[in-house]
Amino acid sequence: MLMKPVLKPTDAELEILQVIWLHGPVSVRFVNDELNRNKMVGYTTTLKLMQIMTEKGLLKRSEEGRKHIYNVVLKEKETKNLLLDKFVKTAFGGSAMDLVMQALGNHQTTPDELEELKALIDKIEKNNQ
Amino acid sequence: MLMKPVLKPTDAELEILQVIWLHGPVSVRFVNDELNRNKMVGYTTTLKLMQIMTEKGLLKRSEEGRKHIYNVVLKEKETKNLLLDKFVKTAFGGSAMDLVMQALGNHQTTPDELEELKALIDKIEKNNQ
DNA sequence: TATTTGCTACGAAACATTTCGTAATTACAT
DNA sequence: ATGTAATTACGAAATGTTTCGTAGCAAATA
Repeated sequence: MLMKPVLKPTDAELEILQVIWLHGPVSVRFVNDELNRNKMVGYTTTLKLMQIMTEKGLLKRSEEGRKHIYNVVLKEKETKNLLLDKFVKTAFGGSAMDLVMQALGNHQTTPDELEELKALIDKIEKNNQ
Repeated sequence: MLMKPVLKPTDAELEILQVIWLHGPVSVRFVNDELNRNKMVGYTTTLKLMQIMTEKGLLKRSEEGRKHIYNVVLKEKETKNLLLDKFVKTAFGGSAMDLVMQALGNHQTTPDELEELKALIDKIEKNNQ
């Protein structure tokens, strides 16, 4: 049965999504190895999570020989947009600009990044006119 | 026993924090009334949550007559910084700039806001030199 | 004083998330 | 063929979150 993708990956699910966004279609083994760079987590734990994510519609899978190969359903950008919207709502009372200002104020930024940002602002200003 | 404030308010806890940030020291009744503007939630639910938040060190309380009056422990800005850090880490792989760019690209911004933002960028550039 | 009202305390149910053990299956190597 | 290793399926325990019912108490009211 096809399910429509769910809006809210959990934290553990997000870690898995990051790996797949970065490395494309992957096996459970691969994801588990990647996760284990940072923390201990059992193979069957990762497997179970990826099965659940498939049920929820976050992942899709194909069979390649005996193994299952998983990929994401939503593109990285779409998912992050959903997460961002929700975060802006719950933590910043809906004001994206508040979030932007606070994020800029509290993290190191390189000159290159600032240039990129200014370019984006220019573009927005042009579109606004 | 004094506990050190916890890093991760849950969603329900965040809703309560928003109310208290906005309205200062408040009673459970007040918070519950505010929450009920948006959704049904029983009084004892709110009470229990605020008790748990006090145990966790998110809130502190004083007794005023028979009632308890609650206030936040961490200022709004500090808490949002912690949340922001965590969110950048879990959803944007640690890149605050990615988040900023995406937030800007996907939300309406007024000219005033853009001016404010440019001022902040100037300030950062001056400090970087 | 007796009753009602409003509050806190507390336990536990309902639900969601994360973790893992065990079994069954398939491929591979001996 | 037999045994070992790697895989999926599945149930369930462990943990975390949210909800609320009930009890007990104190204040206000009749």
